[in-house]
Amino acid sequence: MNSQSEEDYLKALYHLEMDFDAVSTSSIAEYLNMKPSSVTDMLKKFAEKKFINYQKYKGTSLTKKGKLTALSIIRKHRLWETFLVEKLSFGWDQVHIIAEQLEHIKSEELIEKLDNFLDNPKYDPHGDPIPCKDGNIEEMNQKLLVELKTSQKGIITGVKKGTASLLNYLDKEKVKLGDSVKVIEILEFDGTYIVEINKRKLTFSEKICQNLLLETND
Amino acid sequence: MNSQSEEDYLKALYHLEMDFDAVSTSSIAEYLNMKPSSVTDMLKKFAEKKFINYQKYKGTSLTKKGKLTALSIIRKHRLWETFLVEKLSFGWDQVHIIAEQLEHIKSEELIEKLDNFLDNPKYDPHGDPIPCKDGNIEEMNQKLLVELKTSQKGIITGVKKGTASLLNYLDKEKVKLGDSVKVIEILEFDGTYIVEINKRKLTFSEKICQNLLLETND
DNA sequence: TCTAATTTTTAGTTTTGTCTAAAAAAATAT
DNA sequence: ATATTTTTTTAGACAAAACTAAAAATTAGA
Ligand SMILES: [Mn+2]
Ligand SMILES: [Mn+2]
Ligand SMILES: [Mn+2]
Ligand SMILES: [Mn+2]
Repeated sequence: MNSQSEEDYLKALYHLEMDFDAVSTSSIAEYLNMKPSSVTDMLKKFAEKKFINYQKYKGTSLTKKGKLTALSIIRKHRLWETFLVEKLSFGWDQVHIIAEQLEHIKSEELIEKLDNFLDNPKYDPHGDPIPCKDGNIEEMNQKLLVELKTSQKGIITGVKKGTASLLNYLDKEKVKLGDSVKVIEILEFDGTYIVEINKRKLTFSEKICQNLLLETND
Repeated sequence: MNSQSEEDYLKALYHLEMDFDAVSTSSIAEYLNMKPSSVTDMLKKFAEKKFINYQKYKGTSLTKKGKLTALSIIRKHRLWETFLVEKLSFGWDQVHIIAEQLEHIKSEELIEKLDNFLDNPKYDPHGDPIPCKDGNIEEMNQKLLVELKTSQKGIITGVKKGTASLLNYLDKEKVKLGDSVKVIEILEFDGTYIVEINKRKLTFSEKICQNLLLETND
């Protein structure tokens, strides 16, 4: 049985592996707000448990076993987030912290019943795909808003870093997943985007555009 | 913020205080499957935190603060149990172990929303009263089946020790909370009860009768 | 290429929560 | 009333998961 801490490390490894290819000790430490020396200790333990391929001073990568274990925790996290939003009417900006705890509850049956109760959702409240029981996960074909040029269109399908403050801001501006976006203008000076969403013109800073994920038809 | 372990100790103290008046170190140890020396350590910590009145070698009792903290965990436990039975269709014999974990999730808002989602239930699946937010809890007026004499009647409102094997057995015999019971005969030899429930005659061992709680009209 | 800076690992410490074994106190029995 | 048994506490050890400081390896710069 893996500890809470081990499970959080596994998720971190998985997420970091998505973005960068080889995962460094310091990147894990930064992600988890820990010191690199603590990470090294855990990496040794993970090597023992065959969760990672590890050689001193080289980076790490998850083994098949490690990846599957990580995906099962991510599955729980995203199902709980969905429960909190769909059934308990939490805002999408509130659920991550709570799911961070709920994901560690040990019970296969619980998660299968929860999945059922929620009608086997495909995506979590942030647009992220929910892995299925066997570890399969949809690869999404998304672009960042910042990659679009003037007059291009897309549909918002996710947020990259779902920080509460960003989610909150999107709520305030009534922007949600599924909304269509058209780029009206891109300011040369600071990369600000003027976009049209639901027939309203909105202004997004470059930083926001680096965090909005869209599905485009190209 | 109290640890998972501390929370389990507090609940143990609360439950033991219900049955016996002064709680001994060894009874806590037995209840939690720990060694008395470990309990002593925690009692010292609890004295520091003002959760208990503690004097070396004398027993312990919860302070107001300790009791309120215990009740808030019991509230969470019983609400989660209700959720698991009512919404996820778990059996009443399966939910205790899972709620033992869920009760430690930290979020005031979560538990209030859960309470709401469940329509503010008064009792958990085992018939135990759910404390309200402010720590108020209904005192139930119940008798054990073993206290009834021949021809007396009652309604099943709870189980004393809700061991899975007992709950399971009651399921098998189609006995549930709310059922009316009439004592037909008590065998002198071993204290076995012959009772009538839903027009069926059932035979309960003395041990079972020591665990069935009834509401009677006396 | 060789030195300097950065990253990673090692060594040793801390806290929490458990344990065993031994000492001390309290309860029980003769 | 005293001796024996039982309960409780103390003392010391251990594992997990974090830390700091120092050493070692790698990477980058001149
Ligand atoms: Mn977590
Ligand atoms: Mn999410
Ligand atoms: Mn618990
Ligand atoms: Mn219960």
